[in-house]
Amino acid sequence: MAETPGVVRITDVAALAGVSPSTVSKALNDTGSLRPATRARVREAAERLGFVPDAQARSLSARRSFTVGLLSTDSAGRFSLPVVLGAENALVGGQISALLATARHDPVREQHHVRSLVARRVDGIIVTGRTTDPRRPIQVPMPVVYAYSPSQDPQDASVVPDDTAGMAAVGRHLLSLGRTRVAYVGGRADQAASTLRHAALAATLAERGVTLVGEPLFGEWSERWGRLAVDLVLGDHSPGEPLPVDAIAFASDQLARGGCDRLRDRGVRVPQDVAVTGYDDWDVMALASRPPLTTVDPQLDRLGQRAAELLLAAIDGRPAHGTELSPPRLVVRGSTAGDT
Amino acid sequence: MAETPGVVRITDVAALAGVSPSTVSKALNDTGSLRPATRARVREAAERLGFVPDAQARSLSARRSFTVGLLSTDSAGRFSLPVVLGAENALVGGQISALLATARHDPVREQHHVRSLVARRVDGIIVTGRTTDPRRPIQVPMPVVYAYSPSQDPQDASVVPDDTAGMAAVGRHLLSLGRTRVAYVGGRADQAASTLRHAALAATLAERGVTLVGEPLFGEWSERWGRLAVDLVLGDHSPGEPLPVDAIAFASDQLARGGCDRLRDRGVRVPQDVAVTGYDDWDVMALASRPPLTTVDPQLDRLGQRAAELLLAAIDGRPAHGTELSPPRLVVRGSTAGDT
DNA sequence: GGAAACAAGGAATCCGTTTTCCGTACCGTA
DNA sequence: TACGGTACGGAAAACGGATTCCTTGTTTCC
Repeated sequence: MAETPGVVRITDVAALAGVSPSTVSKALNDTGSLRPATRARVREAAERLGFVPDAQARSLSARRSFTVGLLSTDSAGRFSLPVVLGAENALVGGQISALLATARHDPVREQHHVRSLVARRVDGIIVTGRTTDPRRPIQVPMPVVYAYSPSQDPQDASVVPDDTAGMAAVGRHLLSLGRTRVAYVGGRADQAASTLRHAALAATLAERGVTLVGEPLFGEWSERWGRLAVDLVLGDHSPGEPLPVDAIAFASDQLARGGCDRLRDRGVRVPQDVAVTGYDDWDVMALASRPPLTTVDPQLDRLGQRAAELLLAAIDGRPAHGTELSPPRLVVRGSTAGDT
Repeated sequence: MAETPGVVRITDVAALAGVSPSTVSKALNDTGSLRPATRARVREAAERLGFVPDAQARSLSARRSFTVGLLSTDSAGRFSLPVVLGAENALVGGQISALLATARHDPVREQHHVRSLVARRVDGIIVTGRTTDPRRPIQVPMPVVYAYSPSQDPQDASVVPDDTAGMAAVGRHLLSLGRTRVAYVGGRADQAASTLRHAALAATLAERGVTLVGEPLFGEWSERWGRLAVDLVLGDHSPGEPLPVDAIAFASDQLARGGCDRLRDRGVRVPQDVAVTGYDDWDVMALASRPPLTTVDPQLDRLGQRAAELLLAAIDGRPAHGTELSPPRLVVRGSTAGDT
């Protein structure tokens, strides 16, 4: 109904309610001592005018900007985007606005953004990146929380996805299906996401005395490599012969989708002959794959939310230290379950 | 080298340079009349201390916040994200910061965000959405530019992708390859992206006296529907028989990828037997498809950039009116070209 | 009837940059 | 040497609206 006119100031509300500006402030902030009737009258006047206190003026008094920076090293890509959104979502609840700053892997741009955020006197900064590999910390005079990409300084507050738990869940799931001849296909060999997931899978299987089939295969994060890796795993296997594996765990949904495609090309049934798992729960891959992928949802929005919580606590004088693990969630679908 | 210390104020720079704060201001802003030597001395002092003028104080004087809001109706998804990033990128050049506000299709959240942006006295707002269908305008006392989703009010400034030009390019491309029996597969029938692209393709072919094969097929924006649509186009065709079409234009890369998969399943060669085109140039679809897709890149980052330019001009007192079309770009790949 | 609690207003406060004046020093000319 | 003009730099006032003391009425309870 009432639309936001030009600009409504506290004096306008005061005039309408027939009180002074200071009374309006007390009424709207639940401070001071006022008659309930007055409070209500002011509230109604503010509502009617669509009054929203000027953030600049407020931060003048509060000595805070009620703003945090979201610094994305990445161009807010597939991984940092959910984190950023989760964080923004959590901040809105705390009446805090989010300044977006994307650096696109350029240190100069990043430095520029950092300066800009400092100039804006943000109350804190959330730093996100493209990979789970540790990154160089930033130097600023306000609290910082690192999300997804942890800081190299273990004293800094970081939140990272618990890949170990995620891949362990995959391992247990495969064992529960009776699969014991499992191969692992990773992405780039120099990235934590590849190596950590491999280690977690190997360790989980080892608890039941099961060892991975062959060496872990590392390559790149593409469907293409997923297809190639399947060829490497199957070797010169031809239809009818016994298969060297009964499950393949891929380190990403993209790899797994490529893998499924190749398995189907070669006449291997998924999941009857070989169970397949992915990682990331990236819908356009996991759901479009034939069959749909059993995978791990790293719940990056929750991770971003958690980072925001830690940042708000730090701004509030209760800083956290060290790296926190954000829990993933196993999602079972047709590539292991049999039913669609 | 020099790291940002606690907080550097203009007085600190003044003290180090041995001048007054006002002189520092003049030196750094190239105003007033100062000896070049003084200017240089101040500049060096500011550099050494890593001085960045407090944005709040600056906006106090300038009566501007040097901030714009990026309001995304969508949760900054696949389409609005590139727009947002393009806009943010362009704003950085203009020394302007971007406040991120995502509404996730919730009118209440959107209203909340709009109020918050008004309270922050942003200099302007860029509104983006999930589809190219017109949306209800927002009521705020500052300039607004609509990007991707235009405003329902034709007087508002909007920038939308030129789907007509994009699909026309596809049509000309197919004709240039000698394909004349073309079918069209769209997404949801109630969305402009489906209908507009169909109309553009039909019109372009009609210029050369070519009509589309069969009725346009509408369904949903999924690979699954792409596969189904191919079955509908081919009917009960079996290998060896003449094909009813020599090209299929899909309204998205996702549809086209599903289509390619089904064509291959059914033994139809792409592009020799049937040429396939997509739309969006979404790398994970267009490049992962076998063969890679000829498609249209709507250049959404440029669209966002353009929206930012229009907004900056409007803030500067030169408002634009009406809907501007942002040009797409045809990307030719293996699904029509023959070579990979 | 007096003291304490309560209500509401007036005016100072918050902040650091920008900008408007104004004073000084220096130069060239008379 | 005196004077006017100009170049340079400084002092102090804006800039802006919400918040918060502190003060002054006003009620209420004993």
